Amino acid sequence: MKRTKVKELLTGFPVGEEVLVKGWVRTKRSIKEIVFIALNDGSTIKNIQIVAEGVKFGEQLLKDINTGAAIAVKGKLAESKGKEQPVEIIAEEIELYGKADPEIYPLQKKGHSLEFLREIAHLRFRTNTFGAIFRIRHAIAFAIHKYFNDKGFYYLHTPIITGSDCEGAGEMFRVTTLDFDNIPRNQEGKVDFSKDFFGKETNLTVSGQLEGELGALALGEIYTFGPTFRAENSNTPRHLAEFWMIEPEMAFYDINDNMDLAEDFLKYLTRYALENCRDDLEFLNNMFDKGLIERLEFILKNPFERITYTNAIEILKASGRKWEFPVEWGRDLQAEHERYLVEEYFKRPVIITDYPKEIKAFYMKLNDDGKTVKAMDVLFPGIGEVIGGSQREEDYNKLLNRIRELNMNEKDLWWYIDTRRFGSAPHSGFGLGLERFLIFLTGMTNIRDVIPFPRTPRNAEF
RNA sequence: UCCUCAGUAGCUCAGCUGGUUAGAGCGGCGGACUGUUAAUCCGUAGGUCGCAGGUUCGAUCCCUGCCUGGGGAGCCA
Repeated sequence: MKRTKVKELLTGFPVGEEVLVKGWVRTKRSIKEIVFIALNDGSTIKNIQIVAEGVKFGEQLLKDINTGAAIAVKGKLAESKGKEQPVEIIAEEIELYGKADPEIYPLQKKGHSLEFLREIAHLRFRTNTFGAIFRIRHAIAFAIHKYFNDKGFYYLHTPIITGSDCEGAGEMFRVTTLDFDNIPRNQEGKVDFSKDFFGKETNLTVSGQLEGELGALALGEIYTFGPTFRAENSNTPRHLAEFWMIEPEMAFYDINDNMDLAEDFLKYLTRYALENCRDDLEFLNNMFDKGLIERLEFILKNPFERITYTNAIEILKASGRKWEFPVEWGRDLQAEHERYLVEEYFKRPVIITDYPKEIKAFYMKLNDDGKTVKAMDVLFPGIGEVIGGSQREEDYNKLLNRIRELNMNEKDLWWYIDTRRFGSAPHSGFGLGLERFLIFLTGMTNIRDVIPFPRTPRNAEF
């Protein structure tokens, strides 16, 4: 007999039919000779209620069906006599796949702290909260591909192992097969990477952007979507050593086209979640963050505020606030400044553009003023920078000048610079941190709770 | 990496201004209950008070170091 998923049973499945369900027990309650089991199979946050009359089953079997146990139930779908659910299954056969000894199984019927669940990350999938979060994460990953595919963008697989560490996005993780007990050295006594697997120093990527640009300058519009790695010793609720990033790169887009795409993209994903993850969002809204759904809907209805960096500095100076970090043209905006702009002054997402070139990356296009670059940061309430992007410098000489000004190793970047020698064209792109965005979408406050297996300093347990 | 708070039962926490037998709720276990909904009611077991030193007649409590976790900052996405 074919298994039916709980989600299907709860959405208009014909009552009276014989069905087979398989899943994990969430709770069991018994009244004299009747046992009620709430069964979840991951297909939805909702459980199906199993009604088992004691006389039909062995006492030991019913005793072994505890929170966490995996079972299969064959029975008839019936209208429920209880008030909390429309239908239930009157059990005729129950098969126990795997017991979960209640004396030691760590998950209880009652709620647990997110901190505790992080310590048992191998089991937290079985909770309502993490079921909801990872269903939403899946839906968003799918929506990202759908959005770009529908717009004619190509999914470009940029390398995980990279030979350049010039991007400057952060400390990198080294990739090597050298024997640590017998490291080859050259005449100067330095490590001889020519003996390493790739014949040169290699690292895990911090961004697929530079490679993405190569694709965009031929395929037109591409996006990357994959893991990226930062070896920064960042211990905050917003940083991971391994996180997933989406980086679209578009030929013939200027900074305004870039902003339009970023805003449309974020709204599309938000709308997709509201339309496709309603049950899960409502659960998170009720349990963690009563304003969650309202906030998501607010994002959809209102345009993002767009201001220049120079304008932002003026607003911050005029605020009359005392800042821990000084507000001064040329200095980067600090968390307190961004929060003021987003959460107090505009009370909506803000895109800040045209930053001083000194505080932005080498590849950003220089403005005519010679002082600022066509950069854009999208700031969201609660999480700060969710997107960073720019129009790229397509002028060969200007790009080379900037690389030399910054004393970067132009040899390592020869292939990137080369694209500005042949058929260079205006182009733009941005990077979205998936987990940062999921913090916003789910109302979670710690990034470790929106990725199945968080990688942070001194923690790679699961 | 810096600042700050915390670590007591399986979980969430209270308590001890240094003193003999360490508390609650939930969860677990046993029982009651003919439709429960985080069921309810009665009973019951369960603790090297994060780890290592130090001070002291005596430390879970005070001091030092370390570990782990939370929050904030920096770096960033």
